[in-house]
Amino acid sequence: MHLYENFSKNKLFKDVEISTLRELLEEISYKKSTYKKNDVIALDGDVVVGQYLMLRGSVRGEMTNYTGKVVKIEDIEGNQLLAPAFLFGADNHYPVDIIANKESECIFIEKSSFLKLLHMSSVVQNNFLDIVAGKTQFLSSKIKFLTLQPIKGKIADYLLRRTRRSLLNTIDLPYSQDKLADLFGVTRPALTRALRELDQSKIICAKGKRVCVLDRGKLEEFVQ
Amino acid sequence: MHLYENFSKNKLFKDVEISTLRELLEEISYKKSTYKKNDVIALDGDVVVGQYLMLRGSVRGEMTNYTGKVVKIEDIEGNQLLAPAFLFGADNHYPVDIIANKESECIFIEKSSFLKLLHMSSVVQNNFLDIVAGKTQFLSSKIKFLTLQPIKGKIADYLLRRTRRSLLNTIDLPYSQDKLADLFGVTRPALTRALRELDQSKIICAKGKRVCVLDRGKLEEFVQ
DNA sequence: ATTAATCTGTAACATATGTTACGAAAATTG
DNA sequence: CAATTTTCGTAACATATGTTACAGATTAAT
Repeated sequence: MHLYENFSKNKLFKDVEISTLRELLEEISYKKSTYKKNDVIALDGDVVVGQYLMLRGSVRGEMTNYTGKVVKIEDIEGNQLLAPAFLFGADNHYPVDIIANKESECIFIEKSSFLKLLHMSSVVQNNFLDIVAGKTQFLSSKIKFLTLQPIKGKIADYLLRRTRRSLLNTIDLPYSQDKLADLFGVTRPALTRALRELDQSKIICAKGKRVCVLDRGKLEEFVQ
Repeated sequence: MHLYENFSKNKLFKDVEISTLRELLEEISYKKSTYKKNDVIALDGDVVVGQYLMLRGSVRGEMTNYTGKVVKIEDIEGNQLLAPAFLFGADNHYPVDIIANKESECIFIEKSSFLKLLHMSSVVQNNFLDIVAGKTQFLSSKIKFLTLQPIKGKIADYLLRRTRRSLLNTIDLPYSQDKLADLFGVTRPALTRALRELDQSKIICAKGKRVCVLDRGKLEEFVQ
C-alpha cells in the first residue's frame, strides 16, 4: 500500500480524493518517523513547531506531576493528529507527554507547510476545525469525568458507555487495572477496592478483565 | 457608540477593519439579547445551533452534577465568544451552564450565518481557529489544575500566577472564598482551612480578600 | 444608622482516597 | 514446562477533603 492511501484514512483528509491528496502532498514537505513501544514522541512543555499525523500504531497522551502522579488523557489509535490544537492559539507547548504504546509511525509537517496545506484546501481546513473542536469537546467531558464524580461513578460511567450498544452486558477491559487507574486519575488499590465493593453488592460481576453488569439501574445511580 | 464598534473589539474580528466588518455584517443576520444578573444563557446539554458573541458584561461557565457540586470552569468577560468549539465537531451540546454574572449583552448568530461569515473572511476564519485552539489549551491546563494538585497546590498556583508580573506580592482576591472554592472544585470550609494553614505557616498572609505572598519559594513547593 | 444579607473562621466528625506492603494468581517469556 | 514478570486482591493505616453547623465579621440595602 502506498503512503498516500495511508494518509487518506486520516481524519484530516476526510472527503479528499486520493488524486487531490497527491497533489496537495506534492506541494509540501514532511518527514516520516517510526517509534518503538514506550518511545517518547513529545514531552509536556516542548514547543510545538509542527503537526504530527499518525499513520499507524497507538500512542497515549498523559499528564504527570513532580510526585509521579499520572493522569492518562487518552489513547490515540490509528489515523489521527497528535495535539492538533497546539499549533495555533497562544500557547504552543505540548500539554502532555506523548508516548508510543506500540510500534507506531508518524508524519511530521512543519508549521509553515501545514499552513500551506490548510490554505490549499478548504475541505482540509474544515476537517481540521472539526478535529480541533472535537478535541475541545473531548476535554470538556474529560473534566466532568475527572472532577465531578468519585471512583465508583467513574467505573459506572465507563462500564455503562461500553455496554450501551452491545446486547451483552459483559465486556473485557482493554486495560489492566493499573492503566485504568491512570485513566481515572486514582491509585490502583483504590480502583480494585471499588470494583470489589461493586462486585460484592452484586451490581457488577468482575473477575479479572471480564466484567459483567448485573444491575444497570443501580450502576446508573453512581454516575453523576 | 455604534454596534459595529462594539463588535470590532471582539477577538473574532481581530485585524478586521471596521469598514470590512460592516460589509460582513450586512450579509448575515443576527439578533441581540440582554441578560440580567443570574439569567441563564444556555444550559448544559442544550443543543448548540449558533454562536453567541458577547458584547459587554460578564458570564460564567460552570459544571454541576446531580448532587449540586459545582465546578466553575471560567469567567468570560467582555468581547468574547461563548462555547466557540461546540458549533462544530461531533457533539453539538453545551458542556456547561452559561450564566450571567451581571447585566450582559450578546449577539446570537445562527450556524448557517456564522458559516457564511467564516467563508467570507479568511481573517475571521483564522481568528476563529485561534479562539477554538485557545479554548483547548485552556481546558488542558484546567485539567492539570483540577486533577493534579491538592488544595494548597491550587492556592499556590493561583497566587503565584497573579503576583508574577506585579512588583507587589499582595493581591486582592477578585472573588469571595465561596466562588474561589467553586473555581478550585472544593468546598468553602476546606479552602478556608488551607488558607489559614498557609497563613499560620507564614507562607502567605491572608486577611479577608487581601492576600500577601510572604515566602515565594515555599509556596512554589506546593505547585505540582 | 439600622437591618439584613453575605462572608469568614472555626470545629467535630464522616468519608473517600492515598500509601505501603505482601502474597496469590495470572500472564508472559525462555 | 519452568522461570520470571506482571497483575490482582487485600489489609492496616495515613491523609485530604467533605459535611454540617454556628458565631462573629464584614458588606450591602433600606
